[in-house]
Amino acid sequence: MSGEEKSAPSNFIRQVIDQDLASGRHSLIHTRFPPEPNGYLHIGHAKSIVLNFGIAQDYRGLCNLRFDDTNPHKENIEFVQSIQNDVRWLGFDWDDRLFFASDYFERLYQFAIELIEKGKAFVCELDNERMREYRGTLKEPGRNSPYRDRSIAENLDLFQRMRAGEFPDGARVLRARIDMASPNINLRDPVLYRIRHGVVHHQTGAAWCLYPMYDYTHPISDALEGITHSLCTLEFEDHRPFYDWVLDNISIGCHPRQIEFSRLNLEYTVMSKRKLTQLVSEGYVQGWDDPRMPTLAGLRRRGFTPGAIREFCHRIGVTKSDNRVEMGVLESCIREDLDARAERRMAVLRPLRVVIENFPSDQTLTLDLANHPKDETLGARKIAMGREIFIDQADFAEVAPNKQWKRLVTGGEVRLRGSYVIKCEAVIRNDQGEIVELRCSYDPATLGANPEGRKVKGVIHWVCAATGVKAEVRLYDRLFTHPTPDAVSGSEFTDLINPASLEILTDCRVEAALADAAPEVHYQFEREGYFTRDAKAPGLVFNRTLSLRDSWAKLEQQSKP
RNA sequence: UGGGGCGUGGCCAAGUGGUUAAGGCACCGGAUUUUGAUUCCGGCAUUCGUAGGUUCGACUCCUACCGCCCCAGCCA
Repeated sequence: MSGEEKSAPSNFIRQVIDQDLASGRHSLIHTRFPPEPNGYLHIGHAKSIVLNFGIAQDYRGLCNLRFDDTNPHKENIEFVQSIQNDVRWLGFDWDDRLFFASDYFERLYQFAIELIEKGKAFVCELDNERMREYRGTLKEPGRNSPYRDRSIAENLDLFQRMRAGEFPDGARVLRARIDMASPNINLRDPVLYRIRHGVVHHQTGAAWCLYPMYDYTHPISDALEGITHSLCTLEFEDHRPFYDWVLDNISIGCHPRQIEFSRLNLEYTVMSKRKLTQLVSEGYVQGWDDPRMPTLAGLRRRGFTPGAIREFCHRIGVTKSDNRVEMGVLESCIREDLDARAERRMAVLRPLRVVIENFPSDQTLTLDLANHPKDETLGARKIAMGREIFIDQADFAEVAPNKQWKRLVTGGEVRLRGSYVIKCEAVIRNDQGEIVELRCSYDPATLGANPEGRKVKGVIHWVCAATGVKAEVRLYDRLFTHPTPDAVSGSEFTDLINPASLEILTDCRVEAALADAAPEVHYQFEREGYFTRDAKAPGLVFNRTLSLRDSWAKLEQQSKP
């Protein structure tokens, strides 16, 4: 990680930690990032990763990576691997502290026995539907299960037999014995264990047919690892009394403090794992690492950098208020990072052939172009120029559409970036009347010098026709057409997918230096945006990370209606 | 009158009884520019959900009201 990176700003959680340090309650801060391996990590997880690992870094403490793998039904090994990749890519390291909640299954079981022995847990035979009835509603208290007052001996026996596999799925659960009249539904004798036969757990195989619930597993896992501050999202706030209840009722010498913060919501995308899974499984995108996805794998393939994502997490802050962050914040982070680091190249996305008539047909010129306008340490490269070149169709108009236009027009002049000033002498059309070629002349006195007696304001990019290379370019736009696709009444979020979220350009020309570009190397294609070579596609394919800021497009947009 | 949270500019977000109410993004000018990029300079909340109250003094304390979010999985 770069040493000059701005440090994370403070927030209310860091203030709590400061107090706990000042009061002597703790001397070493220990956090954890506890994903469930049931999907790929997304940018909302990045907020939590940066928070947890960032705190450990800044306070010289520790942060564990722990998989919350208590529901083998939804989890798999592909996800445990992708999660580790993504956390590392983001720039964090857990040393030897990789844990699984399933590491603790035996101890969890023993703690459950302790609860039973203390009369704090019981085996319940109510089926799903019955249990819901007995739970009551938000406004009405629940009723005690008829199995609630079984003897300790009977509970012990039954629980042991549950583990031994004597009962089918759903026939028995172990429940905490707290208070069916609690106004907090999470305290109405919550389920601790359920029976799941026939699933192979990615870590424990077929060793168990009994699986603990998250609410029971999490506080114990935290305590076993000596976590001091257990940071989670707001929806677990109601669960905190149970988190504390568990640790107060078993023999464990550690009681981490749970602190809740609000999840990240980003405009024009969705963040729920259920919805992301649906986008993948129903083929709306091409996989978890589709460059349009808000997953870390997708952002990576799109060309986002770990540093930009970390910076984004710093900028959005950590609070308890509901939020929906504008895409502009993320875009600003990546532009700032890439502007400083990306080498410049030229690429013509929609080519228009230009023949420079007074340029000798047998001659090729070699030009030197700086790789970066401000950072000379990035060096320079050679570019060939011949009699025929390509420019972008958008850089030519027969007549200027308005007085601000500074690109090429018939009879007008522009500067070719790093090269000469050319003048458009004639337009060649095909049978359909479409412009297919421009005939131009160049002014030999304008290489590295301004022309005599006139001003040429426009500068356009170009690629040499003889030496340029053909490439495919994929332009990405927001995945949804609505800023809150998951909150539009009357619409399913999949109805709001942007049909133009991917545009594939197959006839682009890029300068020769780009022919062997490596994936994950970031380039700025001058006047277009930031691009990186796709890591998966065969052939020369570039993904547009994002465009440059475009005040011209804004101006055009404004002058339209 | 079920419980738990949250309300500071378009979007995030500092602020913890005495500050001209930080900062970032966005936006609007203007300068520089062989990228309509970058950079630079300037502008952008007489007011903190609303209404009362306490106080010499309130975004910060109290009361009431309004709005929004979460909870009734053998999911996490």
